[in-house]
Amino acid sequence: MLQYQASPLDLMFQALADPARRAMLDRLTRGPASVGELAKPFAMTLSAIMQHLNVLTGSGLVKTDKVGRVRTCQLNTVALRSAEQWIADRRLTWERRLDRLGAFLDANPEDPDAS
Amino acid sequence: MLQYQASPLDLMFQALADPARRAMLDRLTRGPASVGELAKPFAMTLSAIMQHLNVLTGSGLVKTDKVGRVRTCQLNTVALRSAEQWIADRRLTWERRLDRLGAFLDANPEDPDAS
DNA sequence: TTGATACTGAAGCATTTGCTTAAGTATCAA
DNA sequence: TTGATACTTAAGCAAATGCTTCAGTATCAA
Repeated sequence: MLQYQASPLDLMFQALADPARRAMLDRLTRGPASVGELAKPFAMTLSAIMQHLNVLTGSGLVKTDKVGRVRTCQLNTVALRSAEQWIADRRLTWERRLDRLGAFLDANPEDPDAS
Repeated sequence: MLQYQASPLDLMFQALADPARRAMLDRLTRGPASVGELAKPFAMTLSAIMQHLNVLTGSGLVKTDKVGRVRTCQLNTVALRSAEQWIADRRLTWERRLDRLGAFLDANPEDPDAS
């Protein structure tokens, strides 16, 4: 992906590719959290968590809102759904193809190959 | 993700994070393809395609089978489904939480905050 | 106003990633 | 057996990634 303007889908899947970031998302399914709370389970500096958080917000998977000195983070279902949808679309297209192929083979048992 | 044995989910989302690899998956939803066929739409060397393909097979998203000198590639729905499921689980947990919160706020209109 | 809290930003650095080129190796067809 | 085809591998390199440390900047509480 050399010197290329990353698409929303790139950013989302890239965000999902890291176990620490997935763990952060996991935590956020149980409700909103501050940056500090989000950082607590990790053996990483707050700075590192901040960078992960920036990847998550940059991808749209997480929305944050700062009031006073604490920034509260929340999951964004809209973005989550679009990543999910991309996979589902491909999987379904392929599964339907396999179904059609199966049906065809059932109907034409003599045929060696149908593709 | 410094020096850490990548989990299947890491490998899958990492595989999905690259636009070239997603395009290859896209192609494969329309049916199996050889390495050469898979490479054709890209302005990349076959070598580069090979490396992308290795990421895809390494993640389980694609299965290949070589007969003679041509390797045929196919989508693997099982792996695709598990990536999809991870996202869906998180999204649903969070959406259900929001629903419960909404219901609670509807039932207790005076309460300033329920978390 | 002083100190603690909660985050933020910039450098720096090792590792990983996404390519390339330049070699192969194995079929297959004539 | 000879050449073309279809992939495969290794080495190298620039850019991106995932951290760290260190030095901030805002609140907030007393």
